[in-house]
Amino acid sequence: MESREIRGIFLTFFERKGHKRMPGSSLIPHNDPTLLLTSAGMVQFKPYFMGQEVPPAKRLCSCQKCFRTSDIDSVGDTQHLTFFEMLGNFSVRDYFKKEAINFAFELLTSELKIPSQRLWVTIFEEDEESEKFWQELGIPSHRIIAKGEEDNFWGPAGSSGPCGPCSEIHYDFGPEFGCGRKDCGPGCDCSRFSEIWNLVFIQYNQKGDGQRIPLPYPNIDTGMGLERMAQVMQGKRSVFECDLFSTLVERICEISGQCLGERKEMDRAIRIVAEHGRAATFLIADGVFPQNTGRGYVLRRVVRRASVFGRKLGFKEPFLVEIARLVIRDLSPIYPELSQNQSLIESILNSEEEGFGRNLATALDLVDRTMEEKKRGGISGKEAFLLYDTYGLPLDILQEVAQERGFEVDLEGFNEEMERQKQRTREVSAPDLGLATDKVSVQRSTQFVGYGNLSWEEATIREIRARERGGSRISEGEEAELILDVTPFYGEMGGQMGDEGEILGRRGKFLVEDAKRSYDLILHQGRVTQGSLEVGEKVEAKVDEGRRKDIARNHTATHLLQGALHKVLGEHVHQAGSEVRPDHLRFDFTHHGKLTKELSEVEGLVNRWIREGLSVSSEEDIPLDEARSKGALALFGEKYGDRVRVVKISPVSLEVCGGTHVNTTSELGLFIITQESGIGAGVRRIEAVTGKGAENYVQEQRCIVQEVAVKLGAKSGEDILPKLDEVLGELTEERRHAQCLRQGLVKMVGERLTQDVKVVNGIKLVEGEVTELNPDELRSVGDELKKALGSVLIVLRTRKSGRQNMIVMVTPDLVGRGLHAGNMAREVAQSLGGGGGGGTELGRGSFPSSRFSNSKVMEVIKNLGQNFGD
RNA sequence: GGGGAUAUAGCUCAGCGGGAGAGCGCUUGCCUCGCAUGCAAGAGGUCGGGGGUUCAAGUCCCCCUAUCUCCA
Repeated sequence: MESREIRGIFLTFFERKGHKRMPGSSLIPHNDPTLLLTSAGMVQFKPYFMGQEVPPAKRLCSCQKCFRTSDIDSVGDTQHLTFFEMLGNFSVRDYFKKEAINFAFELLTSELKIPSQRLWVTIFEEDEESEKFWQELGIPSHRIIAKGEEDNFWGPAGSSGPCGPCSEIHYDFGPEFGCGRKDCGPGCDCSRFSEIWNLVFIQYNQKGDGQRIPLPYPNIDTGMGLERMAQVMQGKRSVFECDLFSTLVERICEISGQCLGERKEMDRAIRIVAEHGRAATFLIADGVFPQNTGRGYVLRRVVRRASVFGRKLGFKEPFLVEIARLVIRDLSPIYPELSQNQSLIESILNSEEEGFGRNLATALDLVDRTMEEKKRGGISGKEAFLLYDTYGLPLDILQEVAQERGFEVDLEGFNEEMERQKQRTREVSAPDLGLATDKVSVQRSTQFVGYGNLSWEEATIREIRARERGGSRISEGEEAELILDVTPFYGEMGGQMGDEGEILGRRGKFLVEDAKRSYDLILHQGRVTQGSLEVGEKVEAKVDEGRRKDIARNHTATHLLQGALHKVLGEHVHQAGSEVRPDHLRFDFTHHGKLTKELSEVEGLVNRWIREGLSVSSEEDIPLDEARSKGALALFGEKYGDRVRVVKISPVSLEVCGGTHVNTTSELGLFIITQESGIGAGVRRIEAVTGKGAENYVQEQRCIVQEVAVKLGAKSGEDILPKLDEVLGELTEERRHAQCLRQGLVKMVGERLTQDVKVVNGIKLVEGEVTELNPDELRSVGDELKKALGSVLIVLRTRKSGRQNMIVMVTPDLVGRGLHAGNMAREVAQSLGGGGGGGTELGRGSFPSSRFSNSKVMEVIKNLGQNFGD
């Protein structure tokens, strides 16, 4: 039975049992900051289980793509996968244990025709109910195994969420596949048993601090691994032999010339390449980019691991596209995002593999040098860890290379270093979760009325948080945070800056310099500029209108920008942060490679939409689910409530957004991109201006152009470039000319100085100040003199910003007689209040011009000459 | 979020307190019927940016930026 049929049978079976078939969701969990990747079928249903959202039906089923980071290092055996498909049936406050167990049993035995003797089950030790239901279906007690919390208590996915006891169904391939040990059973390492289905009975909600609270109504969450089921149904010994993997494995064998089942090491490599290649393909298709943090890092690790084992198979060039193409071909009918992103997948895989190759080359170079130094022996744990940690050299490869040269790697030391690194991270990142929920203020929230109003006359001061002292009253000059019951002030959120403005009381005026958000409160930060204000007082809150409108223009512009980027660059563009200020905006997004021509295309598109005067509308209090199903863009990592606000610029943009916007796009006037840059692998930043900001920008640019034109003596803007070329050409020529002249000057000075040789203690000495040369040129003159005089001591000086710079040069024969240029430079300079030093043949020093004394210089030279001379 | 590393010629990198270098590439000339190649000469550098220490910083220290890498 093919995997395709298993999917079909599963989903139609549960549809017949009254379940609504739901589409699988992206590997990137939406609106769930506790999760890195979708790791189970229930992830998208979490809000239903927690009672935060109303499900479309009480009974649901789905086929969900999943990724489990924790299994990366186990991949390579016959069972483990990072990426897999999970078939699941779910009950939201509907049926519970009995039905869940009965459905599973019926599907397995009646639909898939698995003999019930092949089935073993495990249950949570305190869960007697489940045991009873299984017994009623005829499973004998010896095939019902009770296990503890570690094995049979599921969840939560992430640090908090729904969880509960579970019951696993295992398939028994038969004792001939087993290890034969007495205690062999479900969960044993050997390949006799395979866990094919896990039924989770969700009874609790676990909080961030580990506390479990019983849910008012229990739920059912089950997951059947498609790959394992295919293995069972196709009678294969490993998941890699089922139809989902066989084409991949065959292709790998074909291009590597290896064969599955010949050598254990090669088998492992083949499986890893197949698995990771497939996983990476799916990750990229869902918009994950290689990066050194988060999901991007998971992708990178998977690609690199595949690369490492690909090398074992003899691959030198990037090869993962070969796998990706097959995955895309075979699975696009079910996962259309694969073919939609084919070119992106291929280019990312290739560039990532190439990058890794380069990386490996430099690291291996370093290994060579390390071993070269030692000649023989071992590589210490510290060294191995450095190579791994800093240069990204996988341990496998290091061991391999070391072994070839008879070196050993200290694994124990390596692990110690690794443990230390983990410890460091733990210490830093531990006190993080859980705090937020504890601190939630008991106070009521501030009502925000700023979407439609820029001032509010009937607000009441509810609380005053002064910096210096608590109190119910503040007066002129004091800084404080004001909390009102109602406010038109927008508190900083979603990248949009807080509003400024003023709050007017009967006896005083408060200048709002910023507005921030703390949970559901809006804090007005600022100071009293006149009189005093007190808690309970009725006040008028007035937002700075001009500033708010500037911000609104820029915020609407970010939505248009995102729409344009989608259109021009493709659907892989995801927002990765933004900042909306009155004077400009910043928008970060995922994209590979620099934007060049596309930039003006994007700018042009946004401006076209501005000219078209598209209307901007918003709808509040929409269920998040509904918004998402309409295709509204939402930002990952951002916490949204159950009900959200959606901003629509028909027909180009639909986004979940709480910000303030203009009414029609024509209000933006003009949109200009001022900068495009990269802020990390795969993430780019665009900065832009609109409205007044754009006007200012254009004016500034024009001023610059005009000024440049005037300074260049060009008549108009168009004349600038030819004129500039002309000037630059002249400049190069003049520079060359000047250099020639200086060289001539050096020669002349050299000749002059050869006429001025003193003899001290039998040594030829050229000494003096050369005002027309700079310090660098002194050296050139020195070289000339050495050439001309053969054996000579040179001490030359020149002035530079209040100091005398000096060089001392000694020809090799005099060095042989004990003269040392550096020491002499130091002696001379020190005697004149400066310092110096250098080598035997060349020394430098400097001292304040004012301290110069010719007799002192000569004295030092003579003294040294006496000591070292003949 | 935290740790480590790197930034020098178009490319790959060496140098690590006292005169900016190598290999490849490029230009020109020569050897050769011609090509692969060989020989010779030459062009090409804000030594990532900013501070500090020093008589003197590509080199040491601090900050910033970018890239790489590991942990979470």
